[in-house]
Amino acid sequence: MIKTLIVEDNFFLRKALEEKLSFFDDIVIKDTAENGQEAIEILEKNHIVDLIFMDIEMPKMNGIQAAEIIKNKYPQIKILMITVFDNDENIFNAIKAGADGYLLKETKSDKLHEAIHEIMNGGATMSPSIAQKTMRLLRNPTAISSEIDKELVELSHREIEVLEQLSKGLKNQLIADNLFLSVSTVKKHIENIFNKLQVHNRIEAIQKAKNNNYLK
Amino acid sequence: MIKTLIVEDNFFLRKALEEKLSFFDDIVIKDTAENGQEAIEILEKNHIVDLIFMDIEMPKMNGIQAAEIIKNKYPQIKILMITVFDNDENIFNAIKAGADGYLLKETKSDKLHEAIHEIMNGGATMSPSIAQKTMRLLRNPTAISSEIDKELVELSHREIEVLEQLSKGLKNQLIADNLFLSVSTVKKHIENIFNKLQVHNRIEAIQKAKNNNYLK
DNA sequence: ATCAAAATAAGCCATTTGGCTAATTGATTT
DNA sequence: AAATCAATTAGCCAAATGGCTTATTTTGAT
Repeated sequence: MIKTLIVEDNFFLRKALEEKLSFFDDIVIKDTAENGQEAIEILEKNHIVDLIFMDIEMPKMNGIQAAEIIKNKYPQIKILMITVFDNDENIFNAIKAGADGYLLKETKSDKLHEAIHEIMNGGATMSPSIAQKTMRLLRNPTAISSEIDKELVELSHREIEVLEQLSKGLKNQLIADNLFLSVSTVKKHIENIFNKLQVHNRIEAIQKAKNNNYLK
Repeated sequence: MIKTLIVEDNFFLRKALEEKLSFFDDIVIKDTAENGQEAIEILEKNHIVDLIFMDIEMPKMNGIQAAEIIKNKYPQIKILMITVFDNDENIFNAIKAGADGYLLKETKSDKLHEAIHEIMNGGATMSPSIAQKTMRLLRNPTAISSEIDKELVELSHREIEVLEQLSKGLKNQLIADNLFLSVSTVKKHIENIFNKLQVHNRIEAIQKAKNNNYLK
């Protein structure tokens, strides 16, 4: 039994999806949300969900932002984007956000069912027009810019040096040795880095640093 | 009536494909070739072909090289890669060469038929496992030609799930919550992952996993 | 039906990390 | 000259991680 969550602001489209799913007795709709914000709130209460049907254009928080947050917090949950928007920007961002599939709203009931099972088995599914665009995106490394967090404070030169070492998986003692510092200093730099990047561990720091071009 | 050409060196696989296609009276096999070179020669004599079924591994000229040449000379001809090889290298190169679809040889007859029509209508088709890899490649374009450590043991499905959570910077307790495991089990999995990847901390594990395509 | 591998879990212990406060020094700016 | 900031170091403490052992249950394959 596959437990699902529908995230769709349009009443009629939501009902249409529910209708499509009603044919299949191996799929149960645990809950529905009208926007990304609401979806996340639902998951915070109870994240026993296998797969989420996610619209893109929604008030408060769109499906791509929501997908990103959900995939970060609950990576085991599969996300299937279901939308009318098939422009490059959305496709690329949805995939980057970690979506496991991307179907157009016009997708027929049986195709949808098939897609769900493919995804639950670790595959991915795309409507043919999406697949075509995805392949084109892969061919042309069109530097579609990733969102940079403008809130972030600048890192000092020393902090970046430490961050670099951090990103290699070195432990504090070795970083200290490499940079001729005491372990205390290294720890202090790392603490400051965490504060500036607003993270709480090394892995998150590395990720955020990469996204904001402090690193690599 | 869709005019097709089969390019496949293995006799039995070629026959199997012909067999699959024989069910459909809107598809006609104009000719068959045993390698890329031969396919090109055939097209030079008569290129009234709509779609080519292209194997990858073949003597003289492989399917990817052939696809590239054919797409340059006859851009209107659709190329559907049909192969057992689903490694990143092949997928990426086939797409770069201009393939319109990428199916595994195990693909069922009706799926194949569907794919052909999608492609003729300007779409693209990929087997779910291919789609999944394509999406991953799009997310992380740098992971294409990295040094793969052939010494490494395979990770189990569960281990990859844990690794995925690890890569998000989640701590053991949260991973346990997400996967409905005890913290002990999560720790055990992580320990096993470390042993298999021959690393000693999370960051090294993530790096090695990415380089070896266990991860995103 | 049996055997092997994978998944699950607990306990132990040393080390490491993350989060604080506090203090000193040198360089730059105002 | 005073203020500011980056860099440096120390100490404290709780939490988390890494490494090992042992044991039971599930599952997959032969």
